[in-house]
Amino acid sequence: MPPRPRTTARKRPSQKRSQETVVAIVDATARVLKRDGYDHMSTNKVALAAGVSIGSLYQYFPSKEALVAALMERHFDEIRALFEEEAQRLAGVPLEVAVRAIIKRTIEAHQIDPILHQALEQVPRIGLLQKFDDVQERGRTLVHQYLLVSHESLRPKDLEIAADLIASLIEMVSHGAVLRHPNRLKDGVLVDETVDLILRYLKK
Amino acid sequence: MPPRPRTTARKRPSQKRSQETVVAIVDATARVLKRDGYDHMSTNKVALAAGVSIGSLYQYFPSKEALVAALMERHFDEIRALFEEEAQRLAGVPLEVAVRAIIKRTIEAHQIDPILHQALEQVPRIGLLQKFDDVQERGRTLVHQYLLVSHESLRPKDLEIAADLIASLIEMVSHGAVLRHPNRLKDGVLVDETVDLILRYLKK
Amino acid sequence: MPPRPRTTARKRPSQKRSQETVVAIVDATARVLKRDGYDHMSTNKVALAAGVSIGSLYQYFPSKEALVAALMERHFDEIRALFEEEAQRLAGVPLEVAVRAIIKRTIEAHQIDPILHQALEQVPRIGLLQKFDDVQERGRTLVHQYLLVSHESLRPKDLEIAADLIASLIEMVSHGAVLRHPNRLKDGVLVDETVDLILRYLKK
Amino acid sequence: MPPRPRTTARKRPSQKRSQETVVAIVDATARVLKRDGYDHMSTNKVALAAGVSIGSLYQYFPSKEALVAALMERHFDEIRALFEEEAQRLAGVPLEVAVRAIIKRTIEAHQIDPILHQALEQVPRIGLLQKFDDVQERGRTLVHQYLLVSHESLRPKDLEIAADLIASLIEMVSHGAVLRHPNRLKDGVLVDETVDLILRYLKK
DNA sequence: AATGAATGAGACTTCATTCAT
DNA sequence: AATGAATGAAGTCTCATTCAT
Repeated sequence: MPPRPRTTARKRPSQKRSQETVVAIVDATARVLKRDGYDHMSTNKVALAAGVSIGSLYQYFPSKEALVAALMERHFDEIRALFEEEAQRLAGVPLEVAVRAIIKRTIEAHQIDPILHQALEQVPRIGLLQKFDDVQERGRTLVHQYLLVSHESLRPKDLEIAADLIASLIEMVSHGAVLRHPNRLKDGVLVDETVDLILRYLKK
Repeated sequence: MPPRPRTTARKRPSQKRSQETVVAIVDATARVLKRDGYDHMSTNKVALAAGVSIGSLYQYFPSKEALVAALMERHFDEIRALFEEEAQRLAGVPLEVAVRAIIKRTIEAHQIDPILHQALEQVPRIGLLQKFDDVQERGRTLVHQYLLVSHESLRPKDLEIAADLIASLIEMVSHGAVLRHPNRLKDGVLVDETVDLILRYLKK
Repeated sequence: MPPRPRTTARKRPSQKRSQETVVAIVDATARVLKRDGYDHMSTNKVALAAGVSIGSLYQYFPSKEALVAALMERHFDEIRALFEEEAQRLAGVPLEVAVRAIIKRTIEAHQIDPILHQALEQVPRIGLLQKFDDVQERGRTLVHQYLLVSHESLRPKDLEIAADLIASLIEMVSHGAVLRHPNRLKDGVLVDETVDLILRYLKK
Repeated sequence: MPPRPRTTARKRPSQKRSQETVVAIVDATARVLKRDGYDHMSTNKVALAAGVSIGSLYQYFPSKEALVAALMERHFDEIRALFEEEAQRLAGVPLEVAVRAIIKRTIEAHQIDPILHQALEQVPRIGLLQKFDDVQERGRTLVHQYLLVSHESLRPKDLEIAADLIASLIEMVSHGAVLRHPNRLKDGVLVDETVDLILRYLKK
């Protein structure tokens, strides 16, 4: 079996032109990944889609995996930004408001690029894509921290489990809503129901 | 691009020896898929692992996809069996009992072969593997039907949304428990919490 | 730096057809190597020259190096055979006869395929081609052993150095004669001179 | 196939800085060639090792071959210098002294940079590297000329063959000694033996 | 003069699939 | 039915070389 190829970036592009090239390549990676799926995506197709020679692609990305890793990085950075920003504002906010905010943010995160999100889910979980699970792990942690602050007013005793439950639920609802039932987001019913579900569970 | 290869089985093996060969091949598919992931799995490796020549493999399975399709079929048949059997027994049973039963079954389903389950999740969603989503869809339907029967005693009005919420939640909890926190299944805390969560949501 | 590729054969061909394929590939390797030199030789050119698909080539030879290694093996086996056979006959034979015999054999060895021999000399000395040096080492050993037997009647004291000197000389004379001055082999002058040179040096 | 690239230097660097650059590049060529061998040596690696941009490298050397050609030139110029200088002194000198001097010079030549010497031996013999054979040819000529002067006192009749024999022998002994048996050069035994061998052959 | 980004031919290699035996 | 040799499209990746800045 061949050794796992390098996955980290090969070169810090310093000039402006090359930074544009890198962006073009990552953009193209997203397009091809969404269109063809991970295993029908090839470095040649990506180079072609990026309007760049295959050589240039390999100047910056040493492997197919590296391409997807960079794309994931970028995508999840956007998502993370959404949450970290929100996390600041949540301190001291009443439970219902906080829960509703988190749900909205999660849905927004899924709406950034739902098709891409789905495509990334099917990337083999090796080396690079711990990232996918990392983001969810981070979500669970944030929820856990929030719950810990208010633990006196909450019913569940094991807040780690509770946080897992809630974070997973929100993730799944958002995912399903954006991909399968976008219309359920028109009115606020789905969100209301989810808030309701969570509050009933948490409140004494 | 070559035409999409056939995906359905090539011939119904009639004799006993043939059936053993087929089983050996599907078993080998599972082993290789779990070890290497879909896109590092090759038909030659599978044939080797099955102790069968590549020619014989193609006698029974017309393509790589067909191998995985057969494996999925088999795995999900086991899971489906678990549920359909349970579904019989659930009619007229009190809500709490039913919810608890479904959760247990879902966990059992994930325990059949968690690694395989995870590997199958990452198979590209083309042609063959709608199956994966099919099973979850089927779960949602069963829950929906169950809820419809008792709709008078339930609080949520939109039972389709409620069913989605609940089915998704159970799936996710089971998945996470089996793969990430097997110890949480030792005592019944996680199950209890989940039952609690669902009942608080459903009950008037 | 990438890991050194495999160099040993990939598969023992069992059927007759495949053995022919292997021979055809090694033959083609010789032709291409002689024509283009090691670094302009490519696996594709070899496959083409062998009238075989590139896939078949890789079924039996995992790398360019492996091709050349197999070719060397075959070439040097012929040479070795020549010598080992002669070595038998040399025991107890008078010095002059022995020296003359070894020279003739060495020349014959170079005449098997002088162009190939020269091409092989320029193959990078890594992994596989220790073989080249091995053959010469073996030659030195044979000479050394022969000299040891007659050490009483010989003038030089350090017979290891003497053997080195003689073996190297014979190798170089043969090489130069075959490649640069084939006409010097017509009459026996060159051989006579070389025998003379060696005997004067060895005799008391 | 692309047309054979230029092999001669692209411009005569006139300023001091330029000349330093050229030297740095040739030095780097030597280091990389010794480390990686000709076909794993790349122009980019050389530029990197020289601390120069690839563009600058091509300003002075039009091709990979040109790099190695320049290196060969420099290496063999050193060697040639050694001999031409000695050749002056040899006129009228007694045979034994001359032979011993030539052997010593040859060994010195091999000691300049034995690893480089070996690496250069394996450079493909095309276009540029007749040089390698040229140097040896030059050695044979020098020996031949020397022998012609003293032909009356020498036993062999065909002095061209004799010169070939002797020059080849010296080359091979020196090569082997430096690369395989450096310790044999500590005391003078090997040199003495070689001188002995040659004189016995030449003297009436 | 120098830089280093860009190019693309072509090298190496795999693997799903076919087919002669 | 089985075997496994053979195929070749397609993929990954390198590197000598050019060219815009």
